[in-house]
Amino acid sequence: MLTYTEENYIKAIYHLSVDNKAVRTNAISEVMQTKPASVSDMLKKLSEKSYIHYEKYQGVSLTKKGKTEALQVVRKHRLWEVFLVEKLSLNWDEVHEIAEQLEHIQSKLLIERLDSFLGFPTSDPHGDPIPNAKGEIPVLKQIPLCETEIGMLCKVMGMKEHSAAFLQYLDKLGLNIGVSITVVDRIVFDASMELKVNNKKTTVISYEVAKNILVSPLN
Amino acid sequence: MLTYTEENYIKAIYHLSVDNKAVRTNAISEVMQTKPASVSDMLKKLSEKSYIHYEKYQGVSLTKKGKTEALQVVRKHRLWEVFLVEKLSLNWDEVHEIAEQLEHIQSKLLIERLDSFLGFPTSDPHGDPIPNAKGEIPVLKQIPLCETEIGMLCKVMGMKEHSAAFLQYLDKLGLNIGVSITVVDRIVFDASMELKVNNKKTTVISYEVAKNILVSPLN
DNA sequence: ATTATAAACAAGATAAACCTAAAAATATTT
DNA sequence: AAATATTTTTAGGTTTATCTTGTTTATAAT
Repeated sequence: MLTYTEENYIKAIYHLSVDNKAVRTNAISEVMQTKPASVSDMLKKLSEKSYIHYEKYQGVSLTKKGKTEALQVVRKHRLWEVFLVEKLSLNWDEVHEIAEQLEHIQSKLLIERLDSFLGFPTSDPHGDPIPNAKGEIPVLKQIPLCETEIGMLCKVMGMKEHSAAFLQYLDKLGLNIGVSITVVDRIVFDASMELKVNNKKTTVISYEVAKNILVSPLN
Repeated sequence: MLTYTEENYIKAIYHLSVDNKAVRTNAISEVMQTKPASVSDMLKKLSEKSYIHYEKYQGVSLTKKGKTEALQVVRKHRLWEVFLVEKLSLNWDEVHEIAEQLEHIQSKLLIERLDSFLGFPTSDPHGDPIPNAKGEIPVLKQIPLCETEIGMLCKVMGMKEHSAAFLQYLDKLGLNIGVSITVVDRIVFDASMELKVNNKKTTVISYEVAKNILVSPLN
């Protein structure tokens, strides 16, 4: 069984493994806010427990076992974020820290039930995909709102920008996650967009804003 | 700030402080599954941080500060238990271990919102009172079902007995927490009781069973 | 007063996660 | 290719938290 910190290392390695390239020690040390020497220590430990492939000086990658672990932590993190935002009405910028703690709670049953309680969500409040119980990552057909066509009906899945100012602005417009949007018009002059939110309120947003809203086309 | 283990010690001391009597080192060591010498160590530490009153060889009691901490942990534990049972449909015998982990999550905001999400419950699935945010313990007017009068309307608050067999039996009868009960009749012969559950199904239960169901009279 | 029990102390073990400083391997520049 | 720079590892600690055994001291019971 992994310790709290080991889980965080594995998670960090997972997030740093973008394009199959081995993850460097320094990169990990930066994310984990420790010295590279400490990372080396931990890598040796994780390698002995066979969570990672480790060749000295060559960086590391997750083993199958390690990836499974990482995906479970990510899954838990994102499910809890959904819970915090959708059920407890916390703001997106408040949930990360709490989810960092909750992701380490050990109970398979708990997570199964939480998943079901939340309606088996496929993405978290930031628009990131939630791995399923088997560790499979759903392919989300999300696009930035600015890339939609006129007349399109879609659902808000998440945001690219997470600053408080941006989120508060969206809140004022009623552009929250799960809300449905119809693209009414596009103003050619400045590429701003006219939207119908939840089939009711009509709003205009700038191209810059539309670029940062992730939507999923409905049918 | 308290560590995970310190919180557990404080909680243990709280639970052992039944009648204002000082809690003895050996009692704590038994609950915490450690040697008395380890307890002495911890007591010294907790005393220095002024969470407990500690006179050598005289046992300990919580200071105001310590009691506040303990009550917060208890509050969190019980709120999470309500969540697990009522929202995630876990069984009572499955929730304790999970709540033992969840009670250590640090976030005031989270607990406030959880409390509100659950409708500010005053007791947990076992019938134990939930301290409020200020650490005040609500006085529950709970009585065993066997002490009710004919015609009384009441609500199931918790159980005294927590064995799987008992809980499964109650489940079959629909006698779950939150359910309303009308006392239809009492059979004098064996003191068994006839009940109407949720104003629908009528059931008969033995005196022994009624003794282990805690109810709160409605008006 | 003697004995038994309980608790405390002393000294140290263990484990997890760090650190600094120096050495070694790899990468980059000339 | 050699020299230099960068990255990573190793070696040898430190810190913190918690627990242990063995011994001594205090309190309680006979």
